[in-house]
Amino acid sequence: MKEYKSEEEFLKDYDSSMYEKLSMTTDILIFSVSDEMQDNYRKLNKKHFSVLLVKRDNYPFKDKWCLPGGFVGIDEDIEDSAKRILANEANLHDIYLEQLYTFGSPSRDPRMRVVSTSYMALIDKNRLNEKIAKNASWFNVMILEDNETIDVTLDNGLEQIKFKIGKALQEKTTDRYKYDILENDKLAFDHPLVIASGISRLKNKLEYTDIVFNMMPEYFTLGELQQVYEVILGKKLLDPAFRRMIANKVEKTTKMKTGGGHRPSVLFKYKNNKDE
Amino acid sequence: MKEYKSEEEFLKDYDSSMYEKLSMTTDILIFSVSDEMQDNYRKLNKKHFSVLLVKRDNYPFKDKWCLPGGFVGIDEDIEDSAKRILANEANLHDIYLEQLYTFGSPSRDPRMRVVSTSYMALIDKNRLNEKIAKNASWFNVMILEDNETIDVTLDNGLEQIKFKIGKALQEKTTDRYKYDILENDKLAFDHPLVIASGISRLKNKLEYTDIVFNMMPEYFTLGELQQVYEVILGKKLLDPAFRRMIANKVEKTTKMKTGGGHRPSVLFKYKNNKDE
DNA sequence: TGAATAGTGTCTGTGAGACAATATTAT
DNA sequence: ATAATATTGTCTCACAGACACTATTCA
Repeated sequence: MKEYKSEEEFLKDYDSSMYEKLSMTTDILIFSVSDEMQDNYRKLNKKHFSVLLVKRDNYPFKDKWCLPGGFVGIDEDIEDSAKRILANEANLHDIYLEQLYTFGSPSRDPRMRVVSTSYMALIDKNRLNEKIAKNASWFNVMILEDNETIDVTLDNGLEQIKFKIGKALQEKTTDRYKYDILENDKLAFDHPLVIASGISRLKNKLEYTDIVFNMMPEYFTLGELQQVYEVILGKKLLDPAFRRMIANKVEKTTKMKTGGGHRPSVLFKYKNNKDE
Repeated sequence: MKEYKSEEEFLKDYDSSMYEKLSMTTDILIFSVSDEMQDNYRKLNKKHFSVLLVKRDNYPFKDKWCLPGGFVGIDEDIEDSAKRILANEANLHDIYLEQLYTFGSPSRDPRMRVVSTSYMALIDKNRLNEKIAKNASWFNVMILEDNETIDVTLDNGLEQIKFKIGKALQEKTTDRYKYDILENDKLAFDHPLVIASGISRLKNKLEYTDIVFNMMPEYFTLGELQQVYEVILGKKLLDPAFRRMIANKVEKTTKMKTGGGHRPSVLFKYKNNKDE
């Protein structure tokens, strides 16, 4: 092996083809909570937890659904690549984006070796109306979870996608699961795993961070905020407890939301306690 | 663009050189808590939070320290690659291993584009004695943290490594930080960031998981367990509160630890509540 | 008027923080 | 005897779960 005297000299000589290289992609879970009008004028809009999927129009996995994603450029930061995809596929800029997990099984793409880093993006319901790629669609997410499996149904009004994930506790710990795809026929790649782990992360983070406000418009009622928690966590919350829990994260405004056939509701906004 | 009739046909024809490929590595934070004998026979061993580093013996970053790591093979799962490195560099098998984060800035390696996925491994103090690679060494970790910066000092008895990380709160959230290397002269690559984010993850997980028992031998006293929490969290805990907190995670054995010039201590073991 | 949501009061039990007290050993 | 750690008791306060109650609107 040749002896180098300096880093510069070494780099000049360096042959980067020494190791076999691989391809890298990013996949993005774009989550939001959508409204559905009710026929009863008194009732609040029903909320759904939603995720954006894209229908693949070529191989591999032609005609299956997958997460928005794409290859990482050779000189592109992986997070920048996620941002580029958000802009291209969903016309979204400057939104909450968080890295989730890197999936690196050698067999996850039938074409060749592809490692994929998944990201989670959150938007508020008003941005559901952004112009998305023509083969993309928002799906409502329904989850049934017990100790061993997670059953997920995705529905965009035209088509239903169901998959089932098995959870196995890992050795030496009571809290880390190893996920396994048990049933899946309409989603490409290992995307059922990506979706399941993203939902799990979001649920957890709801409880100990302010992440939810990335899914809220600037002004919102506490009822709406509570609905968002409920639809993501998949359970009802008690009003007084909920209000106590978020009390120091929001501030009252002078605006009200009226017109609902019931008592009007005060509009709140997010209070960022960064400085305290 | 050619029309394909089936996935098989498409794959047979697929040219994987369409996108420029990159190299991928894994870096592993191996954490443990070590004992240091005290001169006073009555006193408990002092505990240190430790991380394993390797001295680089060639370019780039020759003579700097870095985390154990290496390239991911073209047909190798990334987690398997981490396990291979653990076996080669530290002779460790079957230990706790968790993916942390994927660092993908294009400039993080001066040779070429390298994306690196970091892992965290935990071992108990008895495994500190495993035969490690000859250029590897255990460093005690000391952390000073305030709202804006994290000061870390690593010490292996012969050499001190200091670095400083800046924390900037991200937009739209009160809990996610963007880390920045402010000072660093002895660590290679972006490894100060990897270490800081790993420590942060470990601290958080201590509080809401059973992860700590991966750093404990089979039998331990509650005092020792408390010391491990204290040295990682960097603060003293109150005995009764601590005992209440871990009460249902441990079970008493009939063994005792004696010989300490003070009241003997009951040895406990981890109680895995998986089935409940 | 009544259905529906908004918002508050308050009781109760749990559990963490804090401090004090007791127990047991090797030198 | 004493220094050091081990272990438990208990007081208080904060807070979450639970349920009840009041407030307000519009067809």
